[in-house]
Amino acid sequence: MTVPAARPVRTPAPAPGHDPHADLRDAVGRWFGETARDLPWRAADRTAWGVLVSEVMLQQTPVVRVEPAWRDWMARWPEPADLAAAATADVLRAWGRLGYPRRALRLQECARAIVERHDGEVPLGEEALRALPGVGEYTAAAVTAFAHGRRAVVVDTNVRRVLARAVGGTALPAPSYTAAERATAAAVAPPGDADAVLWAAASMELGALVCTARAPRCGACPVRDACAWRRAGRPGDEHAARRRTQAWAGTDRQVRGRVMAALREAPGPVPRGVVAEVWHDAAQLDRCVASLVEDGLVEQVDDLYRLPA
DNA sequence: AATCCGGGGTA
DNA sequence: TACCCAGGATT
Repeated sequence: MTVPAARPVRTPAPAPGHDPHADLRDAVGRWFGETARDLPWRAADRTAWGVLVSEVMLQQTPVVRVEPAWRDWMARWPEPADLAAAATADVLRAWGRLGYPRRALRLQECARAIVERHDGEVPLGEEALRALPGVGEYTAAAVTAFAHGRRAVVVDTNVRRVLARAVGGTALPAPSYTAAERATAAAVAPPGDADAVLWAAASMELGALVCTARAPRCGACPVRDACAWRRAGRPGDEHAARRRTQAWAGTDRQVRGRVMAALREAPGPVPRGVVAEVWHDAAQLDRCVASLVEDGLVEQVDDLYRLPA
């Protein structure tokens, strides 16, 4: 574990005009130093590529499901050039059931872009990172902080929730990421590289382990006495009426998932008749297979379907 | 800003 | 059942 150690407690009294978020950061940083999970992409021997792979896998997939897949993946393709040279079918099978398999496709495209544009090394700087396939605002900031050790404002769903509660006093952040949230996050992030990296990791960890969405463990929170939401009596979610959970049963996403599962598990090309067995609605199935072909996740050769070579 | 895109664990 | 998860791309 080589996450930066917590800063020493601030001994001098805060001067007038001091950073109003310093106490929050210090408390969360100390807590992180004591309770951080020992995740492999945080290990001393981690690589920038390993960090990038972990961040892509963690896009909408929980840590407990990513960890074993990440270990297998990194053992098989330890460097970008290795993944760039792999067969896409093998990449999609290794991705397994992590979900959103387009991420696996983009991760391989990302590896190829790193080889072609950056000599096989994960580039420095959020602008260069964001130009890579599958890398957005969050992932570029996370790689900058956790792989390169440079200051970045890292805001994921955990950090949004921590800031909404501790600073904003609301139960949950707004459904979509707002400019006001981005400004708050930038103001809370400390100026120095090491401090910013620690705050990024610690605030994410607090949201994942204590300041959780469903049943926050306020009794175990290092900032419970300063939390604006708790001080306000933990009011309910003001955006509850606008939140809608995505349907699953019967959606194209479910059908696509079934088709991909069938192709992953098959050793070779699958006849149309076998694909037809995964879903009862032929029209919907055809539409979904066509969209998978369009996405580059499936290839069709005559009456056979297979994962891309 | 709204939608689409997987899958599984949990209350 | 509903909700949630280290989001990104497209419209």
